[in-house]
Amino acid sequence: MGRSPCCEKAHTNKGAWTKEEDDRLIAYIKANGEGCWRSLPKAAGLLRCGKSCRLRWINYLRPDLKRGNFSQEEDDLIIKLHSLLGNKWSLIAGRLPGRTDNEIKNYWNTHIRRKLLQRGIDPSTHRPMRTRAEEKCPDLNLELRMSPPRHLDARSPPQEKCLDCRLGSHGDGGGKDCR
DNA sequence: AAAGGGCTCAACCGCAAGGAC
DNA sequence: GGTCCTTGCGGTTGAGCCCTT
Repeated sequence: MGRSPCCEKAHTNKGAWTKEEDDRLIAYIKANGEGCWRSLPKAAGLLRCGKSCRLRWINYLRPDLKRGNFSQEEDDLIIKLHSLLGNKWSLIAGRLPGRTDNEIKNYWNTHIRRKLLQRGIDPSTHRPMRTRAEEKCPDLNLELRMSPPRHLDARSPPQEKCLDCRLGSHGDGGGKDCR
């Protein structure tokens, strides 16, 4: 049988949102707040599925969105966060007030990724890319451990700092550990 | 001015997580 | 504990814009 569709597709609009749809969604959320996305379209008189409404609100209509170009600081922070978190766009977005995961994901794929490649840095590993010679003769001395060697080496204590510590972004100014 | 190729970004899709029953 | 339902996330797509020829 498979999954039931998230909405009655035959009766929903798809594609770009109209001004009227935006207005309806904004008016409804202002009056009732963000709530049950599944029932929202019907209640708001929209021929959209709940997912689509949620996405439109979060990525485009929310009043606290910043929009516009990314600053150099935001740029650097995204790179830093991506090196720590990987493609966890929602977590990265959580650290950038007024930015959405979709926006950051797009910005990464269109701008930052290319910038890193131009600098010879692999965007997925954040390490210098291998040369052609290295590509041809891969290092066979592979590291086969599946997880980082935690607590095995008493000389190098495990990394248990919180993300703010690792980023050096604690608001208290001194780069203090919060452990 | 027109064509076409590249780029951007809003929106969609499928899946997984988590809560309710 | 199992199933269903809803939400949230990440990857991908495609329409429209921009730039180059």
